[in-house]
Amino acid sequence: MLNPTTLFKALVDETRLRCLMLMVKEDELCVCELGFAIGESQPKISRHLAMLRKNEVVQDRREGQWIYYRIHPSLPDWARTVIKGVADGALEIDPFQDDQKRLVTMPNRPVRCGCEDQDGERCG
Amino acid sequence: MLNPTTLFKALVDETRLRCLMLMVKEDELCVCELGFAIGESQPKISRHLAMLRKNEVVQDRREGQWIYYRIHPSLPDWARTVIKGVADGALEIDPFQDDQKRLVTMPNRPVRCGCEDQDGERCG
DNA sequence: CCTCCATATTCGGTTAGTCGAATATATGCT
DNA sequence: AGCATATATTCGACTAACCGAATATGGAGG
Repeated sequence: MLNPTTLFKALVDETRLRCLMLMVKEDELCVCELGFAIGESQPKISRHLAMLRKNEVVQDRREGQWIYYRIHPSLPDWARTVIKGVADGALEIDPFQDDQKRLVTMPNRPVRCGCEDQDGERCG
Repeated sequence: MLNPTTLFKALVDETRLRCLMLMVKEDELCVCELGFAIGESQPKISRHLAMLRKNEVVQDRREGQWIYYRIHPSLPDWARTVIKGVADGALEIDPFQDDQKRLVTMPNRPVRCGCEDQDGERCG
Protein backbone atom coordinates (compact mmCIF):
# COMPACT_ATOMS: atom_id res chain seq x y z
CA MET A 1 0.00 0.00 0.00
CA LEU A 2 1.27 3.44 -0.94
CA ASN A 3 2.60 5.47 1.98
CA PRO A 4 3.20 9.24 2.08
CA THR A 5 6.99 9.14 1.85
CA THR A 6 6.89 6.87 -1.17
CA LEU A 7 4.48 9.21 -2.92
CA PHE A 8 6.68 12.21 -2.20
CA LYS A 9 9.75 10.37 -3.44
CA ALA A 10 7.82 9.97 -6.67
CA LEU A 11 6.84 13.63 -6.81
CA VAL A 12 10.15 15.18 -5.75
CA ASP A 13 11.89 14.54 -9.05
CA GLU A 14 10.98 17.20 -11.57
CA THR A 15 10.94 14.85 -14.56
CA ARG A 16 8.51 12.53 -12.81
CA LEU A 17 6.35 15.42 -11.69
CA ARG A 18 6.21 16.76 -15.24
CA CYS A 19 5.15 13.35 -16.51
CA LEU A 20 2.44 13.12 -13.87
CA MET A 21 1.14 16.63 -14.52
CA LEU A 22 0.81 15.75 -18.19
CA MET A 23 -1.07 12.58 -17.29
CA VAL A 24 -3.43 14.55 -15.08
CA LYS A 25 -4.18 16.80 -18.04
CA GLU A 26 -4.15 14.29 -20.89
CA ASP A 27 -5.41 11.20 -19.06
CA GLU A 28 -3.12 8.78 -20.89
CA LEU A 29 0.19 9.18 -22.70
CA CYS A 30 2.84 6.93 -24.19
CA VAL A 31 6.57 7.19 -23.52
CA CYS A 32 7.37 8.91 -26.79
CA GLU A 33 4.71 11.57 -26.18
CA LEU A 34 6.04 12.25 -22.71
CA GLY A 35 9.60 12.39 -24.00
CA PHE A 36 8.66 14.83 -26.75
CA ALA A 37 6.65 17.12 -24.51
CA ILE A 38 9.26 17.23 -21.76
CA GLY A 39 12.26 17.23 -24.07
CA GLU A 40 14.20 14.47 -22.34
CA SER A 41 15.72 11.28 -23.69
CA GLN A 42 13.73 8.08 -24.00
CA PRO A 43 15.83 6.12 -21.47
CA LYS A 44 15.49 8.90 -18.94
CA ILE A 45 11.71 9.07 -19.26
CA SER A 46 11.45 5.29 -19.21
CA ARG A 47 13.56 4.96 -16.09
CA HIS A 48 11.40 7.45 -14.22
CA LEU A 49 8.21 5.76 -15.39
CA ALA A 50 9.59 2.46 -14.14
CA MET A 51 9.89 3.95 -10.67
CA LEU A 52 6.34 5.31 -10.80
CA ARG A 53 5.06 1.95 -12.01
CA LYS A 54 6.94 -0.02 -9.36
CA ASN A 55 5.39 2.13 -6.64
CA GLU A 56 1.95 1.92 -8.23
CA VAL A 57 1.62 5.64 -8.77
CA VAL A 58 0.89 5.00 -12.43
CA GLN A 59 -0.59 2.14 -14.39
CA ASP A 60 0.61 1.02 -17.80
CA ARG A 61 -1.17 -0.71 -20.64
CA ARG A 62 0.25 -1.98 -23.88
CA GLU A 63 -1.31 -1.30 -27.26
CA GLY A 64 0.78 -2.63 -30.11
CA GLN A 65 4.29 -1.29 -29.72
CA TRP A 66 3.20 1.59 -27.51
CA ILE A 67 2.83 1.56 -23.78
CA TYR A 68 0.42 4.08 -22.33
CA TYR A 69 0.75 5.42 -18.83
CA ARG A 70 -1.91 6.99 -16.64
CA ILE A 71 -2.34 7.98 -13.01
CA HIS A 72 -3.06 4.73 -11.21
CA PRO A 73 -6.85 4.35 -11.01
CA SER A 74 -6.76 2.73 -7.57
CA LEU A 75 -4.70 5.41 -5.89
CA PRO A 76 -5.95 6.16 -2.36
CA ASP A 77 -8.07 9.27 -1.94
CA TRP A 78 -5.46 11.25 -0.02
CA ALA A 79 -2.91 10.64 -2.79
CA ARG A 80 -5.38 11.85 -5.40
CA THR A 81 -5.93 14.96 -3.32
CA VAL A 82 -2.18 15.58 -3.19
CA ILE A 83 -1.76 15.16 -6.94
CA LYS A 84 -4.80 17.29 -7.70
CA GLY A 85 -3.47 19.91 -5.33
CA VAL A 86 -0.12 20.22 -6.99
CA ALA A 87 -1.76 20.21 -10.40
CA ASP A 88 -3.70 23.31 -9.35
CA GLY A 89 -0.44 25.01 -8.47
CA ALA A 90 1.69 23.66 -11.29
CA LEU A 91 -0.30 23.46 -14.49
CA GLU A 92 -0.18 27.19 -15.03
CA ILE A 93 3.49 27.78 -14.31
CA ASP A 94 7.11 27.24 -15.25
CA PRO A 95 7.95 24.04 -17.15
CA PHE A 96 4.55 22.42 -16.78
CA GLN A 97 2.58 24.78 -18.95
CA ASP A 98 5.23 24.62 -21.66
CA ASP A 99 5.08 20.82 -21.61
CA GLN A 100 1.39 20.90 -22.46
CA LYS A 101 1.97 23.32 -25.30
CA ARG A 102 4.86 21.31 -26.69
CA LEU A 103 2.84 18.11 -26.60
CA VAL A 104 0.24 19.39 -29.04
CA THR A 105 2.95 20.33 -31.53
CA MET A 106 4.15 16.72 -31.75
CA PRO A 107 3.96 15.29 -35.27
CA ASN A 108 2.52 11.81 -35.87
CA ARG A 109 1.24 11.14 -32.41
CA PRO A 110 0.19 7.53 -32.01
CA VAL A 111 -3.52 6.85 -32.35
CA ARG A 112 -5.26 4.89 -29.61
CA CYS A 113 -7.79 2.05 -29.71
CA GLY A 114 -6.16 -0.20 -32.25
CA CYS A 115 -7.16 2.07 -35.14
CA GLU A 116 -4.21 3.25 -37.21
CA ASP A 117 -3.71 6.35 -39.24
CA GLN A 118 -3.29 6.27 -43.01
CA ASP A 119 0.41 5.68 -43.48
CA GLY A 120 1.07 4.04 -40.15
CA GLU A 121 3.92 6.46 -39.54
CA ARG A 122 4.31 7.56 -35.97
CA CYS A 123 6.42 8.91 -33.19
CA GLY A 124 9.49 10.43 -34.86
CA MET B 1 7.57 31.98 -4.11
CA LEU B 2 7.19 28.31 -3.23
CA ASN B 3 7.28 25.94 -6.17
CA PRO B 4 6.09 22.31 -6.27
CA THR B 5 9.52 20.68 -6.27
CA THR B 6 10.63 22.71 -3.27
CA LEU B 7 7.53 21.68 -1.35
CA PHE B 8 8.08 18.02 -2.17
CA LYS B 9 11.71 18.25 -1.12
CA ALA B 10 10.37 19.44 2.20
CA LEU B 11 7.85 16.62 2.45
CA VAL B 12 10.01 13.75 1.23
CA ASP B 13 12.03 13.46 4.42
CA GLU B 14 10.15 11.48 7.02
CA THR B 15 11.35 13.53 9.98
CA ARG B 16 10.17 16.74 8.33
CA LEU B 17 6.86 15.17 7.37
CA ARG B 18 6.32 13.99 10.95
CA CYS B 19 7.02 17.49 12.23
CA LEU B 20 4.58 18.97 9.76
CA MET B 21 1.85 16.45 10.52
CA LEU B 22 2.16 17.31 14.19
CA MET B 23 1.91 21.00 13.36
CA VAL B 24 -1.22 20.36 11.32
CA LYS B 25 -2.75 18.65 14.33
CA GLU B 26 -1.40 20.85 17.14
CA ASP B 27 -1.22 24.19 15.38
CA GLU B 28 2.02 25.26 17.03
CA LEU B 29 4.89 23.35 18.65
CA CYS B 30 8.36 24.12 19.95
CA VAL B 31 11.50 22.19 19.08
CA CYS B 32 11.61 20.22 22.31
CA GLU B 33 8.00 19.11 21.89
CA LEU B 34 8.67 17.95 18.36
CA GLY B 35 11.84 16.17 19.45
CA PHE B 36 10.04 14.39 22.27
CA ALA B 37 7.09 13.32 20.17
CA ILE B 38 9.19 12.06 17.29
CA GLY B 39 11.99 10.66 19.42
CA GLU B 40 14.88 12.26 17.55
CA SER B 41 17.77 14.38 18.75
CA GLN B 42 17.48 18.13 19.14
CA PRO B 43 20.09 18.95 16.48
CA LYS B 44 18.37 16.68 14.00
CA ILE B 45 14.96 18.25 14.54
CA SER B 46 16.44 21.72 14.47
CA ARG B 47 18.30 21.11 11.24
CA HIS B 48 15.13 19.93 9.52
CA LEU B 49 13.13 22.85 10.86
CA ALA B 50 15.79 25.19 9.49
CA MET B 51 15.20 23.77 6.04
CA LEU B 52 11.42 24.19 6.36
CA ARG B 53 11.89 27.73 7.61
CA LYS B 54 14.31 28.65 4.84
CA ASN B 55 11.80 27.51 2.22
CA GLU B 56 8.93 29.25 4.01
CA VAL B 57 6.98 26.08 4.59
CA VAL B 58 6.83 26.92 8.30
CA GLN B 59 6.94 30.11 10.32
CA ASP B 60 8.71 30.50 13.63
CA ARG B 61 8.10 32.77 16.57
CA ARG B 62 10.13 33.20 19.72
CA GLU B 63 8.63 33.26 23.18
CA GLY B 64 11.27 33.39 25.87
CA GLN B 65 13.74 30.62 25.29
CA TRP B 66 11.30 28.64 23.21
CA ILE B 67 10.77 28.90 19.51
CA TYR B 68 7.40 27.80 18.21
CA TYR B 69 6.87 26.51 14.72
CA ARG B 70 3.68 26.36 12.70
CA ILE B 71 2.64 25.74 9.10
CA HIS B 72 3.37 29.00 7.31
CA PRO B 73 0.18 31.07 7.31
CA SER B 74 0.80 32.51 3.84
CA LEU B 75 1.30 29.21 2.09
CA PRO B 76 -0.34 29.17 -1.36
CA ASP B 77 -3.68 27.37 -1.61
CA TRP B 78 -2.37 24.46 -3.66
CA ALA B 79 0.32 23.79 -1.06
CA ARG B 80 -2.27 23.80 1.71
CA THR B 81 -4.30 21.31 -0.30
CA VAL B 82 -1.27 19.06 -0.63
CA ILE B 83 -0.49 19.18 3.09
CA LYS B 84 -4.12 18.66 4.06
CA GLY B 85 -4.26 15.76 1.62
CA VAL B 86 -1.33 13.93 3.11
CA ALA B 87 -2.59 14.64 6.62
CA ASP B 88 -5.79 12.80 5.72
CA GLY B 89 -3.73 9.80 4.68
CA ALA B 90 -1.06 9.98 7.34
CA LEU B 91 -2.55 11.02 10.66
CA GLU B 92 -4.13 7.63 11.23
CA ILE B 93 -1.18 5.45 10.32
CA ASP B 94 2.33 4.25 11.05
CA PRO B 95 4.66 6.68 12.85
CA PHE B 96 2.36 9.68 12.65
CA GLN B 97 -0.34 8.46 14.97
CA ASP B 98 2.24 7.35 17.53
CA ASP B 99 3.83 10.78 17.43
CA GLN B 100 0.58 12.40 18.50
CA LYS B 101 0.15 9.93 21.34
CA ARG B 102 3.71 10.39 22.53
CA LEU B 103 3.38 14.16 22.51
CA VAL B 104 0.63 14.17 25.11
CA THR B 105 2.73 12.05 27.47
CA MET B 106 5.46 14.69 27.56
CA PRO B 107 6.17 15.98 31.08
CA ASN B 108 6.51 19.73 31.72
CA ARG B 109 5.50 20.97 28.32
CA PRO B 110 6.21 24.65 27.94
CA VAL B 111 3.26 26.96 28.51
CA ARG B 112 2.46 29.52 25.87
CA CYS B 113 1.54 33.20 26.10
CA GLY B 114 4.19 34.39 28.50
CA CYS B 115 2.51 32.76 31.50
CA GLU B 116 4.73 30.33 33.41
CA ASP B 117 3.92 27.29 35.45
CA GLN B 118 4.56 27.08 39.19
CA ASP B 119 8.12 25.84 39.45
CA GLY B 120 9.28 27.05 36.07
CA GLU B 121 10.58 23.58 35.27
CA ARG B 122 10.13 22.56 31.66
CA CYS B 123 11.13 20.46 28.77
CA GLY B 124 13.19 17.61 30.22
C1' DC C 1 13.62 -15.10 -39.97
C1' DC C 2 15.13 -10.56 -40.04
C1' DT C 3 14.51 -5.73 -39.38
C1' DC C 4 12.40 -1.59 -37.49
C1' DC C 5 10.54 0.83 -33.85
C1' DA C 6 9.08 1.72 -29.05
C1' DT C 7 10.42 0.77 -24.69
C1' DA C 8 13.24 -1.13 -20.81
C1' DT C 9 17.40 -2.07 -18.24
C1' DT C 10 22.27 -2.10 -16.81
C1' DC C 11 26.68 0.16 -15.68
C1' DG C 12 29.89 3.40 -13.67
C1' DG C 13 30.42 8.02 -12.31
C1' DT C 14 28.73 12.17 -9.96
C1' DT C 15 25.97 14.87 -6.95
C1' DA C 16 22.57 15.92 -3.39
C1' DG C 17 20.79 14.73 0.93
C1' DT C 18 21.20 12.97 5.64
C1' DC C 19 23.52 11.85 9.87
C1' DG C 20 26.04 11.96 14.54
C1' DA C 21 29.14 14.52 17.13
C1' DA C 22 30.79 18.62 18.50
C1' DT C 23 30.25 23.37 19.08
C1' DA C 24 27.98 27.98 19.02
C1' DT C 25 24.26 31.30 20.23
C1' DA C 26 20.70 33.21 22.98
C1' DT C 27 17.60 33.69 26.81
C1' DG C 28 16.49 33.45 31.77
C1' DC C 29 17.67 33.16 36.43
C1' DT C 30 20.41 33.87 40.57
C1' DA D 1 29.03 37.46 35.98
C1' DG D 2 28.02 32.58 35.80
C1' DC D 3 25.24 28.69 35.04
C1' DA D 4 21.26 26.11 33.01
C1' DT D 5 18.18 25.44 29.29
C1' DA D 6 16.54 25.76 24.40
C1' DT D 7 17.85 26.15 19.95
C1' DA D 8 21.06 26.62 15.89
C1' DT D 9 25.02 25.57 13.11
C1' DT D 10 29.24 23.38 11.37
C1' DC D 11 32.07 19.39 9.99
C1' DG D 12 33.32 15.21 7.77
C1' DA D 13 31.53 10.68 6.60
C1' DC D 14 28.13 8.01 4.45
C1' DT D 15 24.24 6.88 1.43
C1' DA D 16 20.68 7.44 -1.89
C1' DA D 17 19.35 9.40 -6.14
C1' DC D 18 20.18 10.86 -10.72
C1' DC D 19 22.47 10.87 -15.17
C1' DG D 20 24.40 9.61 -20.00
C1' DA D 21 25.85 5.96 -22.76
C1' DA D 22 25.38 1.58 -24.14
C1' DT D 23 22.73 -2.43 -24.56
C1' DA D 24 18.66 -5.52 -24.19
C1' DT D 25 13.74 -6.84 -24.93
C1' DG D 26 9.64 -7.41 -27.45
C1' DG D 27 5.90 -6.62 -30.75
C1' DA D 28 4.86 -5.56 -35.89
C1' DG D 29 5.46 -6.39 -40.52
C1' DG D 30 7.80 -7.87 -44.68
